Amino acid sequence: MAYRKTERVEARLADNRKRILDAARRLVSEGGWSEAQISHVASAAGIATGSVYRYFPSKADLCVEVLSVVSQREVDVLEAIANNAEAAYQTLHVAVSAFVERAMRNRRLAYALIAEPCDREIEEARLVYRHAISKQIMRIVKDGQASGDFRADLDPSIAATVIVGGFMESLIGPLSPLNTDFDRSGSEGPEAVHALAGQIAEVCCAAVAVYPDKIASLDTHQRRHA
Amino acid sequence: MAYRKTERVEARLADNRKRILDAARRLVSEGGWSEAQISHVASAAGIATGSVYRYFPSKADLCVEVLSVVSQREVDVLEAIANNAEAAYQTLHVAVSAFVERAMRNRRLAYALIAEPCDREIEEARLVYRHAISKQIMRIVKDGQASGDFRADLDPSIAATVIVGGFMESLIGPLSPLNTDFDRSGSEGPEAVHALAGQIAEVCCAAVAVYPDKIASLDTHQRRHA
DNA sequence: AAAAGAACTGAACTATGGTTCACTCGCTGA
DNA sequence: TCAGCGAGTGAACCATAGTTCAGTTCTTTT
Repeated sequence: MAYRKTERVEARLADNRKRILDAARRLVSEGGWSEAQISHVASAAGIATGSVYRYFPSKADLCVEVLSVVSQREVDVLEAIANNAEAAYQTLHVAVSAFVERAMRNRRLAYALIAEPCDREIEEARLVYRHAISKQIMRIVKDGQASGDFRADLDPSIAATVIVGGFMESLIGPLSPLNTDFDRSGSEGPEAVHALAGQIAEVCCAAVAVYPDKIASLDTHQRRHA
Repeated sequence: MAYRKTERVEARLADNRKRILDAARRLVSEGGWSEAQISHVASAAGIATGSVYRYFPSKADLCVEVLSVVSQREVDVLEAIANNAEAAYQTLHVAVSAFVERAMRNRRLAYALIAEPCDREIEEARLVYRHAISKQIMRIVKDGQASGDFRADLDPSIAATVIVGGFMESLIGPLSPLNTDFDRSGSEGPEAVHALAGQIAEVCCAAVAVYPDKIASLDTHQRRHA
């Protein structure tokens, strides 16, 4: 008598939800938030506009979930790096350069998640993940302070915030669709990206390192050639 | 025969324009960009909605001008600090802490200009001024590198970007109307703001300084008490 | 004072895009 | 097979806010 969802239907519903999320993410990573209109997302997912609302209560919820999924992966990556704590300097260097290189691999998406104008609810979610990222960086900073690799006199929370802001800002230029400087310079290759990431990481590390000389112990490949 | 604007009228028109700009700035500094609706601005300026379009071709132009006026003043302040170059470390410290303290004096406005969601045209203007700020910081960094106060092996452009991003990010938390952490902590007084500015500046300086010890030469008041 | 030109007015227009809902379709269970 | 229920549909609805413009008021000039 009672209608009971069969496994098959359950699977189809789950698949629909996933298709909506994937479509939204794809659209955002192609053209930013403005492409993530419900009607676009729906047709990209192969369903009708109204059906989206069977899976997500509002556009904001959908967008926030897109952001969350992608951002959480980055937080996880940083957490893994922070856990695998060897020398703090190297750990911080790897964390920053990994983040930069990963962002550069999907620039449009990274730009949307990091810097693109968006509405309040997305902005709030963005802040949450920025904070989570900052927390991982702070862990590395604290470890380094404990081991004596990093200056103990700096407030680790502020240091972490400055570092996060620093590499985020450094990304905005290269990521921004508005900015043509980076594209013009032809520094598109993975080689150039790697070099850029290394330089950014170096400055970030310097902000907390006890002695700049520490740098000498880094793989030369990761360093800016003088 | 031909109609000729008398001085009196000319003055009134100029005054109207100024009143519109002032009203817009006041509204933005009270409630952010969303308050800067043409109808609001018009009534705040004591004129009709349509009249605004006698002075500004579009809302975007008006908003960009509001942003420009305020941002340019900050750039000018930084330029003056950068010009008055004594020891690079102190110069950079003063530049960063001055920026932070000035922003904290009008938080809502600073938040709108620095971080609040806004439309493309405002965002573009924002990038222009961020770049101008970065340029001034870069001058200080280069001077410091030349004098040997700052590490010569860092790319000054990247270092400046990281520094600017660093203190901007550090501001977002305290400035954000979304964030209640800062308000809760009761750290509202000028004393607390000064301390915060000093800490942020210290981390930024550390990013480029040759030796952290340099800090010892700073006025103790500007430093975080251990 | 009166014609002419400019400024002012604000209600109406418009564009955008999220959200709804009356309806149809397709599963489920008997 | 068929009654009943949830899923799917997409055109219509609505809310917001920027922009326009025909009519009105104020200034200038003769």
